[in-house]
Amino acid sequence: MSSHSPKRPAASGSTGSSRAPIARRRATTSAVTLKDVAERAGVAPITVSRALNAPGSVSATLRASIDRAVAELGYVPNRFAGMLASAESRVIPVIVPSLSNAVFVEVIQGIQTVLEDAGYQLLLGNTMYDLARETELVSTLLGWSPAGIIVAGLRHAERTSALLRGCGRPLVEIMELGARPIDMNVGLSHLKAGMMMGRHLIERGYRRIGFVGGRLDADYRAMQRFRGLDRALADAGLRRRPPFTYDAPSSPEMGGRQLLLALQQAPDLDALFFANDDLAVGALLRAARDGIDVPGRIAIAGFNGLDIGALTSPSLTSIVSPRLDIGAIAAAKLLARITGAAPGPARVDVGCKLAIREST
Amino acid sequence: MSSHSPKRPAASGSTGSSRAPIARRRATTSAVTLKDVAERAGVAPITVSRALNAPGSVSATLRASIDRAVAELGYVPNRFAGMLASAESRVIPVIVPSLSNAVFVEVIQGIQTVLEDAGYQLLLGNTMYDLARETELVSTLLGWSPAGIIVAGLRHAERTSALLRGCGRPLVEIMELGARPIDMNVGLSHLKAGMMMGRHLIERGYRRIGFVGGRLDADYRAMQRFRGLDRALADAGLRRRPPFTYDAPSSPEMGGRQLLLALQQAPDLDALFFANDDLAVGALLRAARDGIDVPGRIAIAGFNGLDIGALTSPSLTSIVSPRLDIGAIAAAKLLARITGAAPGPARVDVGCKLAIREST
DNA sequence: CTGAAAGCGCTTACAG
DNA sequence: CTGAAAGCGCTTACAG
Repeated sequence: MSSHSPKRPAASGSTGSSRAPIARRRATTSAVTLKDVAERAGVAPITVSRALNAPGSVSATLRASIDRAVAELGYVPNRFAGMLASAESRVIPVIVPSLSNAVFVEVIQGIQTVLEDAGYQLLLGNTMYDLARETELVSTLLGWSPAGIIVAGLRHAERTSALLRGCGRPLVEIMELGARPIDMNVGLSHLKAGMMMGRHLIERGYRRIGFVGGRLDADYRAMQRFRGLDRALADAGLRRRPPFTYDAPSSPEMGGRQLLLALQQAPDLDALFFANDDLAVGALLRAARDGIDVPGRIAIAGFNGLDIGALTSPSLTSIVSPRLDIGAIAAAKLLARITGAAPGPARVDVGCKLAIREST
Repeated sequence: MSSHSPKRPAASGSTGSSRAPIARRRATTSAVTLKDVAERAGVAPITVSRALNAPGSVSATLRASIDRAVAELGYVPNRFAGMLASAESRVIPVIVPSLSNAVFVEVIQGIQTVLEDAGYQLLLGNTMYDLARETELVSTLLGWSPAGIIVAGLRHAERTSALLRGCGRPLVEIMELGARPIDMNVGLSHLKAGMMMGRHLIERGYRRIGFVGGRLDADYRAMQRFRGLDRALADAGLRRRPPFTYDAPSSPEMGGRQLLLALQQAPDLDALFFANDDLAVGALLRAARDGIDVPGRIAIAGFNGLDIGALTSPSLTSIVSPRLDIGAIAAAKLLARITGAAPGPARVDVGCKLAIREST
C-alpha cells in the first residue's frame, strides 16, 4: 500500500516538493491502487478488477473480502487507466451553441439523467454559436475517445463534419430534423413549427404578420421558423416581409426593444412572431408597461413554451418543444448503440405543439 | 501507422465484429497514435511528445516535419494515456445542486470560460439538492484524478467532507461564505444579503414582513437569507414569523401560488421577501393578473437580480449576486493553485448589492 | 536537442 | 473461478 498521503498544496502537478523522503521515480495519480486492494485482500489484481466490474464472475467469499478491502482503503478506481486499457471511455461530449438559452440547459438535463444512470460522464462543450469554435471543441473532445457524441444542429463547418464522420463513433445530432444526418438525429422540424404558428395567426384573423429574431445567420433554426411563417403567408396569399433582425443575443430586454422598433418601422403590423419565448415575454412585459394592447393592437407569439409564458398578462401563445425528451431520447439511442442494443430508427421527430393562449 | 479505419457501428465497445482481418489482441482506442506520427516524421515518439507539449524544446526543423505528420494523419492525442502517464488530469469537476436555477448555469459559464482558455475540461455534477447524491458524485469524480474541484456550498455529508479533505486536491467551495472552508472559498454572505433586504423593507416603512421559500432544509442558503431578514426584524423590534415554506422546486408558478397562500394565511402582511427571483417574478405576475396592488397592498422582493426582474410591472426589487464572477474567480484561484502561481487569499467575498425598484 | 527504457494503473486474452 | 503476462498510448527520468 502506498503510504502517500499528500498535503493539499503538494498534490497537484509534479512540483518539486520540499522534502521528498525517497527518490520518487514518477508522480502517482491516486493514493490507493488496485494493487493495494489486491494485497490487502490477498488476491491477484485481476481478481479485484473482476470483483468490481463483473461481481458475478468471482466467488462470494473473495468478493466479500475484496469489498472489505476496498472500503477500508477507500479505493477509487482510476478512470484513465481503466479507459486506456479497455479502450472504452464512458465519456460522452455534448456540444451546444449556448447555455444562456434555457432550452439547451433542459436538453442537457435530459441527457444527463439518462447518462448518469448508465455510468457515463457528460463532457460539456459550448460553441457560443461559433462554427470555428465548434471545430476546435470537436477536435479536442475526440481526444477523450468518447463512447459517443451528441451535438446540437445539423450544420457544421466542413472540417467539423469530416471529423465527426471519420471518427467512427455513434453520433446524435439534436434539436432540428434533417434529411441527411451524419448518423442519428433527434429533433423537430423548425420549418413546420414556423408554419404552424403562421397558420394559427392567419386563422385568428391577423393579416400583417412580422417576424423578429437576432443573428439569424448563426441561429439558423430560428431562420427556419421564419421560413415556415413565410411559407404560411405565401400559401395564404398574404404579404411577406423580411424578418426584423439585429445583432445581439436573445433576452427579454431585447424583445421589448424590438417590439417598439418593429411597430415604429412598420405601424401596419397586427402580429409579431418572435424567434423565441425570451424575446416574446420581454415584448409582452414591455407592452404591458407602455400600455400597448396585446393582442388588440398587436398579437405576440413565441417559440419554446417556457413556463413563464403561461403566467404573463396576457399569457403567451407559443410552440412547445419537448426539450427534456430530446435530450433523453438522444442519450438513450446513443447508449443503445454503444451497448449493442437495438437503437431503433435513426431519425426521431419529437414534434411540437401549439399552445394557444391570450396573446394572440 | 495503424490502418484501422473503423466503420461507425463497430467502433465502440469490443463487440466481436463480422470479419476481423487479423487476430487483434486488444481493442485500440484511437486510430492514429503518437507512434504513427513518429514513424511518419522519422523521429522517436518522445520527440513528437515534446514537439506537442513543449515546442521550444525541439528544433524548428523537426518541429515542422512533426507538425506536418500530425496534420496529415489527423492525429489527436489520447487524453487518457497522457493523463495516466503524467498524473496530471486537466479535469475539474464542478458540483452544483441544480441546473433548473439559472444562477448555477451562470456560475458554470463563468467557470467554463476560464477553464477552457487554460485547456482544462469541466466535468459537470448535479446533486439535485441531495447530499447522498453529492457523496456519490464526489467519489465517482475523484476517480478522474481531478486537477482541482469546485463544489457549491459549505455543508456536505460527513463522508463527502472526508473525501474532499482527504483527496489532497485544490478545492473551492462556492456560493456562500463560511468561517472554516475545507480549502478555498468564494461567495457571499447570505445572512448579510437577507439583513440587507430586511433593512431596506423596514426603511421603506413595511412592518409586517414575511419570507417565502421552498425546501429550506436543503436550500440552506435561502434559509440563511431568511435568518438575515429575521435578524433585521429583531434589531428593529418588529414581529418575526416563521417562513412560509413548502416542498417543491422554485418556479414562477409556485411563486404566484405562494403569494396567494401567504396572503390568505396572514392577511396582515405588508411585504414578502421571496427566496429567489424565480418565485418573486411569479408572484409579481400573479399579482398583476389578480389585481393585487404591488407595492400598495403588498411589497414584493427577491434575490439574485435576474434580468427579467427589471422588466416586470412593477419592476422587482432584488439583491444582485455576481454569478459570473463567482465562477470566474473560483476557476482562476483553482488554476493558480494548480499551476503553482499565487492564488491570493483563501477566502473571497464577492459581495452583493441591493437593486431597489418599483415593487417595494 | 534527441532517444531507449521503464512505468502510469488498469484490462484483455490466454491458461489453468 | 483464479492468475501470470502483456499491453493500452502516453510521459518521466535518465543518458547522451
